Parts: sequence; C-alpha cells; structure tokens
Amino acid sequence: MLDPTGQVPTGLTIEEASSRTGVSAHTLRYYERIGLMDPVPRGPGGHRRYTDDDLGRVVFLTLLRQTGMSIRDMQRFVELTRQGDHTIADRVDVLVDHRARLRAHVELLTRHLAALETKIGVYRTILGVEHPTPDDEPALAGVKEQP
Amino acid sequence: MLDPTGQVPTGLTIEEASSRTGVSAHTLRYYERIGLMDPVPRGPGGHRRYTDDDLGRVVFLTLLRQTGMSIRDMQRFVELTRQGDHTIADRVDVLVDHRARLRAHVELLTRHLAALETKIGVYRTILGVEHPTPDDEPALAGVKEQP
DNA sequence: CTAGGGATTCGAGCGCGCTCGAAGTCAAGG
DNA sequence: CCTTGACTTCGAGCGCGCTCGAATCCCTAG
Repeated sequence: MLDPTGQVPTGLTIEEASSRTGVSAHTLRYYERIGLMDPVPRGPGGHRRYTDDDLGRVVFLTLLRQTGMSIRDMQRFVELTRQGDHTIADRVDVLVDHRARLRAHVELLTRHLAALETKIGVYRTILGVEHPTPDDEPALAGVKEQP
Repeated sequence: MLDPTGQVPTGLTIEEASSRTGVSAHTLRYYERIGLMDPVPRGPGGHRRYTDDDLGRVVFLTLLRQTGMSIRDMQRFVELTRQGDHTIADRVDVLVDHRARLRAHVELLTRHLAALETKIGVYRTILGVEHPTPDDEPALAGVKEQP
C-alpha cells in the first residue's frame, strides 16, 4: 500500500466517491467531462482522487439535479462560480429563482398528494369501509386488503 | 353554428380540451394512441369531442404524470380500470404505493429546499448582510432556518 | 515476466416522453 | 367552384440525462 517514497495517495477513488455520493462512476466522469466538475486531481496512474471538496461539489450538484435543475443551467451556475467572487450576487439570483420554482413544485406535489388521498378514499369507500383506514402512516408496511 | 337537424355537437374540441387541461393537442392524441384514454367520442367529420368525463380522465392522468408515474405504469393502471370493478383493490394498491413514493419525494425535496436556503444564506453572508433578507416569508410557510 | 484488475478516454447508444411534420379529410365561406 | 383552416392518422424525430462498451493504460501480485 505504501510506496517507497512514503507517499500515500490522498483522497477517494472514483468507486469510493461513487458509493459515498450515490452517483455512479460513469456519471461522475460524465459530470467532469461536461464541465460540472473541475478536473479532479489525479493520483498515481492518472486515476482520480476525490477530495472532500470534490465530494461536496458532487453532493451539491446532486441536490440541484434532484430538485429539477437542468444540466444546462447547472453548467451556467458552475461557470459563474469559476468566474470568481464578483459573481456571487448572480449566483444568489440563480439560487433564489431556483428556490422559487422548487417551492412551487413542492406545493403542486402537495396538492396532488391531497387529491391522491381523496381518490384512494373514494376507492376504499367503494370497497366497503370495514377497515377504519389503518393506512395513514405505514408507507412501506405493505397495504393489506381483504374481501 | 346550428345545423339543419338541430344537432349541436356536444363536448369540447381537442383545442378546447387542450386549453382547459393544459395538455397539448398533440399529447392528447398521443395519450389516446397509447391507450391511456379510451377512444374519445367523435363529432361530425370524425373530430374528437371531449366529454367532462374525458377531461376528468385527462386531469387525473396529468396528476399521475406530474407526480412522477411513468407512462408505462399509467398504462398498467388504466388497464386495471378497463378490467372492471373487481380490480379496484389492485388499483388501490397501486395508488397507495404511488402515494408512498410521492410522500418520500416531497420529503426529499423539502430537505433539499432547506439545504438550498442554507446555501443562499451563506452566500448572502459573504455578500455582507446589508439587506435584512426580505425574502424569507413568501410562498410556503414550511421550513424555517435560523442561524 | 505474465496475468489480472481497475482505472482511463471517447464516442455511440438508449429509454423516456413527448413533439413534429406530412398527407389526407371535411365543412363553411366567398 | 375553390380556398381556408381545423381537424384526422401515422411514423419519424428530438432533447435530455445518462449509460455503456471498446480500446488502452498502469499498478500490483504471483
């Protein structure tokens, strides 16, 4: 493990970074290719070694993606970051806009969720309401029905 | 507008249905093609005339889509519907599962929203907090952060 | 030295959910 | 009559976000 110079490679391999972030190695390379990540430092043999900062970046990118920001918009945001501190106000604008969209989206989903509850209620009523709705908390417990 | 027989075509044209549901005419035809909608009744000239029931169906399909159900799963659900009342319990199962995923998704988004607030806060701090953040009350009541 | 394993780059391919365009039909209006 | 325009069917195409596979390279173990 130790090399003769005493240098221990620092940082995580791409596989380790993948398992810690939940992002596939393929996707990690892809993000780097398209400029969402700055070139990740390389260890011996040109292998990527992810630093904590790199991981943090990945996590943030994942947050943006999962909240519906497009790859293209993420690229624009990252470009702002690269341009230095004088773009911080712009970055805040982007994030605030994104937050607004996200809030609206969450509200929409919440309304849809309520409508879905109603629909389920209607169906259950049709089935005959023996059960005093033992269903409003288990989620994964597994939904039993009986005739 | 009135034809000699006194027959007034009933229901909405595809364009009207589109503007009322927010779903494009292209997509309405597509949904019918792939079996998400039963064949919509036709008026003179073979043109579609959407009934209120049809619109209701479109709205429900839209809800499922917007909450992340795949077209494929929607097709399976619709197929159950077509098979008659004895599939109601199965339909409930599908909807309950979907509700669980939706709840989890909303929770994830809510956590991401909180993280986003934090990030914005950090950036604002860097900018120097002249502005007493005139932004932390609108939209949603949920999710407050405090330093 | 050889073999193995896991990384590298790169472009191509894929699944999803539309989205579009071509070609045709029909009814009303001038 | 002919035009206009909104509809019809159908298959093809598109944009997105990955996802994969081939070829190559490097390091380590035996």
